[in-house]
Amino acid sequence: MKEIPDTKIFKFQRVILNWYKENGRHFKWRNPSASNYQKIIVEVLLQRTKAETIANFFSDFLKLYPSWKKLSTASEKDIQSVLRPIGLYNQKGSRLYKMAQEMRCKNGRFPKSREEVEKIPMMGQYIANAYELFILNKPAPLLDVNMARVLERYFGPRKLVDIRYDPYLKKLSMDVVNHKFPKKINWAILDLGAMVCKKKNPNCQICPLKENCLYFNDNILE
DNA sequence: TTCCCGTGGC
DNA sequence: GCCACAGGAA
Repeated sequence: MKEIPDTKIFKFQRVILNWYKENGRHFKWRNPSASNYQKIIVEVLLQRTKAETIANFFSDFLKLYPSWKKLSTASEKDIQSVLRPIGLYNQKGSRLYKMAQEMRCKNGRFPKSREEVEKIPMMGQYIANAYELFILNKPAPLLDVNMARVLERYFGPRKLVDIRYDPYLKKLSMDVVNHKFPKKINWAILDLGAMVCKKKNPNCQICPLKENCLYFNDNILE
């Protein structure tokens, strides 16, 4: 596997942060005043669901369930029916229910390490990374289909089918977000992936990264 | 690998 | 109408 030079990573970080400053999206759960509870449960809501869909729904959800304590007193069925408008509601409902029950046992406190978090039911690799990034303030990649697509188009494709187990993507995404402002880098990549570097009809013409992007440069030669 | 699922962009 | 979407478990 060919090693990606640091200079290419640095340039990617510089350009995408600059783009993010002017074009980034604003969501409530990105606000510094959002509670740890909000930062974690929103990741469940967001699974396989467009961020804009959750943006329209988030306030309603918080009114009903503003805290782990409140959520842990709700029944699984109630949570599921509240989640109906966003899709995948049976699954997300039971996930949140199980997480809330677990958090009730822990008196609402998260464990200190990433390994412990990953043992909590319904918290997989992605949420463990989000936990490191948002709660522990450590660099960690929000490696989803969005980020995978952006990184693969720019730096080159992965080997494995499954994003989550691909060692190349795991290392690359970690290297890219390992920066003074890891949260901004993560959000910048997700936003670019949703707004410009879309799966279908990517708008390469307005993309700030096209100059050094493998996908763009391969396509204009044809 | 497959399933979960309603919504919104096209 | 079709397809894609801040994943995780079985």
